[in-house]
Amino acid sequence: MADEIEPTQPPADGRQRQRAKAAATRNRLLNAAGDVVRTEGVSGLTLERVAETAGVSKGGLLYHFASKQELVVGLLSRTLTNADDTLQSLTDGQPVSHGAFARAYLEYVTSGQHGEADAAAGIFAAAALDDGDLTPAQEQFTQWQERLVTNDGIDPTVALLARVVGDGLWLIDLFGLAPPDPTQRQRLAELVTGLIDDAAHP
Amino acid sequence: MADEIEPTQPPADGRQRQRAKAAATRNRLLNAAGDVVRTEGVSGLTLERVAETAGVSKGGLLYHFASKQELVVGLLSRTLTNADDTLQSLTDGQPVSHGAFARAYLEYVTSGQHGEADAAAGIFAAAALDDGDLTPAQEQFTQWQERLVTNDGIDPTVALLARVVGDGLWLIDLFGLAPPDPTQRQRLAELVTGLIDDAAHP
DNA sequence: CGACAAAAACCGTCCAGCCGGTACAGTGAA
DNA sequence: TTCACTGTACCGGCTGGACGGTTTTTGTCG
Repeated sequence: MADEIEPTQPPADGRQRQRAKAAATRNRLLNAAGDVVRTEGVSGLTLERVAETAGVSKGGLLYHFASKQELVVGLLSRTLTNADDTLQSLTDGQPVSHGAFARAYLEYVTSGQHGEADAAAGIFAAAALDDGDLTPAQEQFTQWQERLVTNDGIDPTVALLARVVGDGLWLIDLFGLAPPDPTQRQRLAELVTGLIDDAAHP
Repeated sequence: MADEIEPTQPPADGRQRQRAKAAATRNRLLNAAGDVVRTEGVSGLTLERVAETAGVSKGGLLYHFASKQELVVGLLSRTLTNADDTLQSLTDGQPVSHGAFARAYLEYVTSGQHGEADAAAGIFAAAALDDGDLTPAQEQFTQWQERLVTNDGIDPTVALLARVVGDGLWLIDLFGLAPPDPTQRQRLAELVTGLIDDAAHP
C-alpha cells in the first residue's frame, strides 16, 4: 500500500471544500482499485468490487470515472507520477551528481518495498484490460530512459544497465519468478553501483 | 511464431496413428491460443476464438483441455520447455565452459526474436487468468537461477546480473516500455559478457 | 478378408451467470 | 440551485462449461 494518498487538507474555505472532498473520493477509488487488483487479481477488478471497497456506490464511481478504462488509466497515471516523484527525491539525495539518477533508479527497486506491487497493479491491469492503454507508462519510461542515457553524466551503456537491472528485478518480483534473496540482491546492487562509480570517475 | 511445433511424424504403424493425430490437434490448439493472445490480447483469449483459429470445434477443444486454465497452463508449460531446450543448445554452442549458461541466457534475449513474445503470451495469460497458475514458470526460473548461481563456474553475482539483465530486457520488450535500440542493446550485451569473461578468467 | 463393437476424437448447441454500462429518482450540504 | 454523490433496477452481450450426439480408427474374432 505504498501509494495510498491523503487528500490535500480541505482549506476550510468557500466552495473548495466540495472539490477537496471529491478529490478525496477519487483517491479512495483509486486506492481501492489498486487493492482489489493486488488481492484478487486482474480478473477480480470489477466496478462493483471497487466501489464496495472504497465505500462508494457504483453510481458514485461512475460519476468520477465514466468507464472502467478511465479508472485503470487513472490508477496507472497516479502510480507513475508517484514513482517519478520518489525517483526525483532519491536523485536529489545522492551525494555524487554524476550517475545520480542511475543510482536512484537502482536504489528505488533494490531496496525492496517501494511500491513495485502498485506499479504492477496499474500496468498489469491496463495491459490486460480489453482496451488496455499503456501509453502513460510508455511515455514515463521513455522519459526516464532519455534522462538516464543522455543526461546523467555517465556512460550511456552503464546507465542503461542500471535501468535494465532495475526493471528486471521489478519483473522478477512481480511474477515471483525465483526472486533472489536479499544478500544476492545487495551484492548485485553493489556490483552495478561500482560500475556507475567507474563510469563517473574514469 | 517461434514455438509452432510440428507433430512427430506418425509412424504409419499400429494405434499410434490416432495418438499422433490427437497430439497434432493439441499442438494446433496451443499454437492457436498463443496466436490469439499475441494478436488480440489476453482479453481476446476465449475458447471459441481459440477453437476457431485452430480449425477445431469448441467441443473438440474441451476434449483436449478440460478447462480454460488447463489450456493456458499447457501453453505456458510448452513455451517454457521450448525455452529451456533453446537455452540448452545455446549453452552447448558456447566455446568457453565457464559462464556458458550465463552467456547463453544473455544471448537468448538480446539477440531478439527468440520467442519472448511467446513466453509473454503464456506467462501473461496465466497470470491474468481467473485462477492463474504460474507454478510451472516459477519452477523453471528457479531451476535456471540455481544453475546460474551455483553451477556455471563464475561469480554468482555476475551470473545473477546476466539473468536480471536478460529478464529486464524481456520485460521491457513485453510491455514496450521504451525498448533500447539494437545498438544500445548490443553494447549492453558486450558490457555484461565482458564481466562474465572477467569472472571466468580472474 | 471382413464384419463389428468399443473406444477415441471431435462436433454443435444450449444455458446460466456475470459484468459493464444506463437510467433515474432522491438527498444533503453549501 | 449546484455539486457530489446514493441506491436501485435493469439490460444486453459475452463466455465458460455441460451435454448429448457423430464420425473415425483399431483390435478382435470368425
